[in-house]
Amino acid sequence: MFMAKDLTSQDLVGNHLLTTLPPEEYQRLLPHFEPVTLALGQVVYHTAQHLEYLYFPTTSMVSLLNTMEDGMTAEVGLAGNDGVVGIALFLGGDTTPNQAIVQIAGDAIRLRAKIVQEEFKLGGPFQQGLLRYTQALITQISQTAICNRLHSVEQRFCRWLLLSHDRVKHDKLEMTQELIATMLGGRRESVTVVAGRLQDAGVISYARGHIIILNRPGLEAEVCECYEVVKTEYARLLGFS
Amino acid sequence: MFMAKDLTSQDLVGNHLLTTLPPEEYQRLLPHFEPVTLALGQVVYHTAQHLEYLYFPTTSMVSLLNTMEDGMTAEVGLAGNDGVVGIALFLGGDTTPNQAIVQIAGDAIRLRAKIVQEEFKLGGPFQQGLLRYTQALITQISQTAICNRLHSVEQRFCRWLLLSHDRVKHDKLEMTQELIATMLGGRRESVTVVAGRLQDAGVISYARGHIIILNRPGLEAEVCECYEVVKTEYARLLGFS
DNA sequence: TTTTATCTGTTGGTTAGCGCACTTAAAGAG
DNA sequence: CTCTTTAAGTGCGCTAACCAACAGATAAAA
Repeated sequence: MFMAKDLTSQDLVGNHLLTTLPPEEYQRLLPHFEPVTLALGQVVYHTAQHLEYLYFPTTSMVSLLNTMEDGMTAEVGLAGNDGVVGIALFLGGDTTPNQAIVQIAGDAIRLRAKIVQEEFKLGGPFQQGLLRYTQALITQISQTAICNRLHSVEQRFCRWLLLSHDRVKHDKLEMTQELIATMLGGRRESVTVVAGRLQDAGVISYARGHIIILNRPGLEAEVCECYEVVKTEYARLLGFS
Repeated sequence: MFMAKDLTSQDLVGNHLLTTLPPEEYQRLLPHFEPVTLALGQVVYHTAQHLEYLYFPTTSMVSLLNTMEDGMTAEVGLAGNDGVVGIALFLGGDTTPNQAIVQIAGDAIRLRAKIVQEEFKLGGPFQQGLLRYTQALITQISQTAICNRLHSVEQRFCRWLLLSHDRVKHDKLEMTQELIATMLGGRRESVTVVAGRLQDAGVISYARGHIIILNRPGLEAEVCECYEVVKTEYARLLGFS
């Protein structure tokens, strides 16, 4: 399920929470880093599944998804190289009612639950980093809550595109409209409509699951303030943009 | 602004996070408990305000509210005697982009930031309790996000009533429709309509800011699954319902 | 009691997004 | 090079919720 990889220096510089660790903590954890490749659509953890690893995405991006009884879904948060997946591990809950699925295929580094919990208990920079990230994530989820209530599909789609674009280096996103709809908690047809509008405006282009961002300022002009609020708070809490 | 009170034994049994502390930690913190009374509508902390205290509501209830540039608001979470207000204090962020306002007047116990941080650093049951609560709150906010996206005003109103009812002992809520609308992130007129329907059905009665819950099972029949999901997770994480 | 402020009810017009059914078109498999 | 699968486009009726503008009605203040 998880493809093992050799550990190269490139892997290690990918995740901000790891790279901002002081040398001492970094060296202590280094032997426990397990580089893995995450495939598109892969479920990092299921609803109520006991967590075995904490994941630090480097080039991958992972969505936190809530699912209702009737199968309706919506994304509540999203983690890339700015964060981690599996915070329930150190918060003490061990499982969560949501699930995490890979949105953009790529690499990640993972740490065994036991290692995470031991290092966390020391109360040092590792703990501080994870807790500050937790607060950043809470901000993101909160803003998603209010955005879901107050803003249009188009605005939310733009926000989602910008969030994704921030977490990859290039302008191409592999993502079908169907999948975007499950993220936004809406219908595929609604996504078709707004994606068409953005394409007509020359902001993006897309075809059969391949989206290209042509004009990022155009997206920023359309998006609601929610994007900026979260971005600012991430920068404040985690010290990078 | 905050009315000081004498510390009675009754105050101390109010908040679950405090009462479930082992005797040792409880005794250590006891001298630092500051009972306060929170008035309806009082702002416990403003957007981006440096937090000085962590609040443990006993008979009061506090809403976490996000506000947009245009003044639109929506509640993302809610804390009563099952939780605390001001988690940014121990997560390390010190401030948050949202604000906390008193929804139901009542009492709380507060602890100075410094005391909280010192005890938190010890890594004992106090830290564990707060972190588990943090995860519970994340679940609540996440569920609010998806609920805002997928469910009707009526369902969200029922959920809000049940959440509030769970946190007070009686069946009366002091709450105007205007205020409820700001919580739900909708219009006052929409609240009027659904409140009218529930009153006609004999589930609640209300008049000028005084709501009485007449038939709780009736509410539970109308509410979406979000209510139960969060309640179950609170019970699992915090050990009470 | 009269006045004023607050809370609630109602109407009619408007729109975003849903649900469903169907078509078109490109990619991949054999 | 066909067949099948998957992705995307379209049209239409429908409903929840929006917006705006009032009209009671009750409570509090003068």
